Amino acid sequence: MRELEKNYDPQAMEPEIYQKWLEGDYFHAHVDPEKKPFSVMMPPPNVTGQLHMGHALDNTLQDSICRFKRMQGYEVLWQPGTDHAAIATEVKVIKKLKEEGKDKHELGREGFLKEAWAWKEEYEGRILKQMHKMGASADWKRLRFTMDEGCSAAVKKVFIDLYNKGYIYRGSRIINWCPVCKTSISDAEVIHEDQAGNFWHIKYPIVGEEDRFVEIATTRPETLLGDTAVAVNPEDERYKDLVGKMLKLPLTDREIPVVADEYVDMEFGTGCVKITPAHDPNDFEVGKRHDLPEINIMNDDATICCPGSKYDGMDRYEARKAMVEDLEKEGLLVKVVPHEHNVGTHDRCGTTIEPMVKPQWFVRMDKFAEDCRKVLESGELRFVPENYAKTYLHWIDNIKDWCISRQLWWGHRIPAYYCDQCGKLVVGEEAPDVCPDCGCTHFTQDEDTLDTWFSSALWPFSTLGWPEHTPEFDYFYPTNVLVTGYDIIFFWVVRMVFSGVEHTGKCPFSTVLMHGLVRDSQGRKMSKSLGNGIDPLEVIDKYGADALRASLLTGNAPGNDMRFYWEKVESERNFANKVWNATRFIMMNLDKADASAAALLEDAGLCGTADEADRRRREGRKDDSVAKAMEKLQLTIEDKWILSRLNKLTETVTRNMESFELGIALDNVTGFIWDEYCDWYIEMVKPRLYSETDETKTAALWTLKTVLINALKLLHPFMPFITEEIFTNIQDREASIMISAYPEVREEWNFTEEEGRVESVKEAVRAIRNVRSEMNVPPSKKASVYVVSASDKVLETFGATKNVFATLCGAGEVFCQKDKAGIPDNAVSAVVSEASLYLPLAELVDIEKEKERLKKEEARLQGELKRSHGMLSNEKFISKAPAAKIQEEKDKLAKYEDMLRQVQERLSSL
RNA sequence: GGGGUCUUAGCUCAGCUGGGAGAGCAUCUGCCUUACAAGCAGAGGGUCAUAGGUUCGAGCCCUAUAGGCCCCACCA
Repeated sequence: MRELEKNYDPQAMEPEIYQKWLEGDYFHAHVDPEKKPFSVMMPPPNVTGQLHMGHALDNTLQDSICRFKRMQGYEVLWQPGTDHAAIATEVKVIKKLKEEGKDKHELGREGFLKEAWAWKEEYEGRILKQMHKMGASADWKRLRFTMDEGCSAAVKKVFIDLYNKGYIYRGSRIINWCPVCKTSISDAEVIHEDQAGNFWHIKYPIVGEEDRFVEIATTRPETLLGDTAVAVNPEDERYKDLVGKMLKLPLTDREIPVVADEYVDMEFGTGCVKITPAHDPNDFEVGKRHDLPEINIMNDDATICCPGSKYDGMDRYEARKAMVEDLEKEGLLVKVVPHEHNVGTHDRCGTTIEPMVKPQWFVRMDKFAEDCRKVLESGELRFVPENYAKTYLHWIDNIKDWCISRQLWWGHRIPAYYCDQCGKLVVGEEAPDVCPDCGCTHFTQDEDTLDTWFSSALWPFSTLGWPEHTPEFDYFYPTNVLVTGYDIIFFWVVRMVFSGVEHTGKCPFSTVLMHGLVRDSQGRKMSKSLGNGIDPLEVIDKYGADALRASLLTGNAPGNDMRFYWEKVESERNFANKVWNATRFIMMNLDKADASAAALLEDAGLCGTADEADRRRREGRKDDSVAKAMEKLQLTIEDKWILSRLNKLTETVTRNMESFELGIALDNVTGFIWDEYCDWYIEMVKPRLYSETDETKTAALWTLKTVLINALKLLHPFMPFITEEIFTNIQDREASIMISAYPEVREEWNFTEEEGRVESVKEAVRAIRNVRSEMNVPPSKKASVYVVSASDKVLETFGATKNVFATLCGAGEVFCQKDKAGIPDNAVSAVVSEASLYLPLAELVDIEKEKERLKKEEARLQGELKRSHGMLSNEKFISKAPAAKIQEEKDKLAKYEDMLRQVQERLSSL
């Protein structure tokens, strides 16, 4: 046994411990048919940067769950990996190249990809290091990357399958275009935000009718160049005669028709809408209905493309300004009205999206949306907390086809090939040798890559070797829990669900545990622009990974956002120190134990590895080592009390862990260790440990160690480092706490009777402490305490715990008796259930003050009695409330009546 | 416009199927007691947003109102 430093020093211990775990290969999951599998897929972090607090929370939740399950005897796979994050990475690499004076297009596809891979290697390395620092027990030997060989093969197969089944199609449709990233993006990647803008009212002259105009209102005047009609509502009396007539499109020499379409809201604006099919999703639909031409007026960088026009080549906003000026000159601008409207921006770069018509690849979503609904309704999938199921349903109710092609280089290239001669499209593993249509032998692969989420959607099975038939897939799939933030339900969760159902026939996980955002102390989102982000590594450097982890878990319910406070981390560090010092105390005393006790103490608290315990359970063998040890010990009331409390704790914590209430579970453990174990039990046990002759000393040491080790195990999933350090220090029989067996409720530790007795001692201790504090009795003053009770059982309890009681409340001698013999009249008193306590403090007592105190107590008890009487005299309560509830109330009434009698007796005698 | 969610102690938040309001931090008062001052003991502090309703009984269930937050959405 090593002697521990006075203060817990996480910085010194953590890296060493992590290294030990790696060397022990404890994180590696095996296919073991003898054991029950438990699998969790880590949401792969993007290789674009470093981890933030959100990752830290996500990671901690998963790690805690995995460690818990591993200790319960499951074969746990926590599958790690990283995501190529197509757009995000490509943008960053381009930026880096620019800084180095290089250009994406000059490098060419191959050269650029080489740079991107180098970037990936560097950042992936950083991310992994961070996760190691957090204590993540993921199976690093199975580390995957969304663009590695296996995942890429899965992507290719899925694309081809979906194409062959008709779920993937290529089409020219209106899509969201980012002029900065120069790629299409999916609807889910567009953020809608209200922006201040203008409504420009513009007159379109009617052809052939002098001085007659149609007035339209638009928020994007520059799109006028692409107008191919003006629409009015067919019911609109104002414009009925105009339908079918032609208008002269201002600033151009084109003429466009007036069409009638239901889409137009007569109440809004002027009731006339300019239709720009190529640059507005609604107009696109209207255009389809009326067979209008689509005129593309924009280049990929959002400059105007209108050859022959003076606006050609201008930026979209520059053109807007110029055109408004020109319209004004021509007298066609009616007015400009400030108008707040909704603008779509790209979630990655914030650029205003331009809707454009381009040939893209899409996934048909209607059938998959139904699949998503079915697994939820059948119970195959559930959300924790449940209300996120509504968010999920809401999304699938409003689903549209998914645009999956991206005009990027960093990503999975689409396995589609076009014949160089006739343009024939062939989808397949490789380019065909000969064109089936024209016999040409030259094919060119589609330039586009796939949306990053296309590959992440396959993550739960592509990482297990699918489409190959692997033992890992058979054993670990479908997975158990998916832990992720509510912000990516649409992006990721939904897509994994339908991909799993479609390709494997199973929902890829049975439970989705949602967590919220980690915000700053003022409740703001942590962001780079605000500069309010806190680096998890900084926190770890200051307070240790355990403290960070605990601070992220404690007091947080599933699905809720939380705020980050340094104070919270500090108090968790303090807790770690508390555990550390409790251990120090116990180890010091264990060292002093005599040789005869050594063997018993050696085994205290230990019951083998998780695997052994699991095997024992399956074979129906009971672990009787503890019962055998207990036979040799003289356990006292307080020993039995704490063992019984540990049993209750084990039950509660396990239940909370299983329902994913990690915050509550951690609170349970912390409360037990700090309050019940340290502040009560250790203090209770001190007189026995300090005594040379006490024959129950070994029992005390055994209980101290047993309870500590079990509590450490309950704490381990949350605070893995310190628990490991302590566990291996206090005993040298088991290699690591992380593979030890999780505590179980033990029949032989149920001591309900003793629990009750100790609770009454605690009540009395608190009462005495309270009185002493109120009466300003200095701690140095060791007054005697008289315990007066009519109950033999109570007297027996206090008799048996005299030393304990005296130590805890700073008493000199303790007398237990049935009457008030020998108690001075002016003694201070306190009434507890079934007993009165007296402190003779002659010279110190102020009778008036004492009376005042008792009056206060009297009033309190009278209040309780009034409430109790009220309930019990209520006929409806008596007739309708459950019998147990009524009895409970009756017992309380009797107890308070007795206490009130005692207080009043005391008052009258003063 | 649709949907969700929240409002509990000075602050941050727990409170599971309805049965005498909790924790941590902060504050105040004693203690450097031989594991720990990163600690110990004690105390103060809440009409559980408002108004109704259901119930023997509501922080919890229902309805409405006010305020906050979030998500979704094509009113030009």
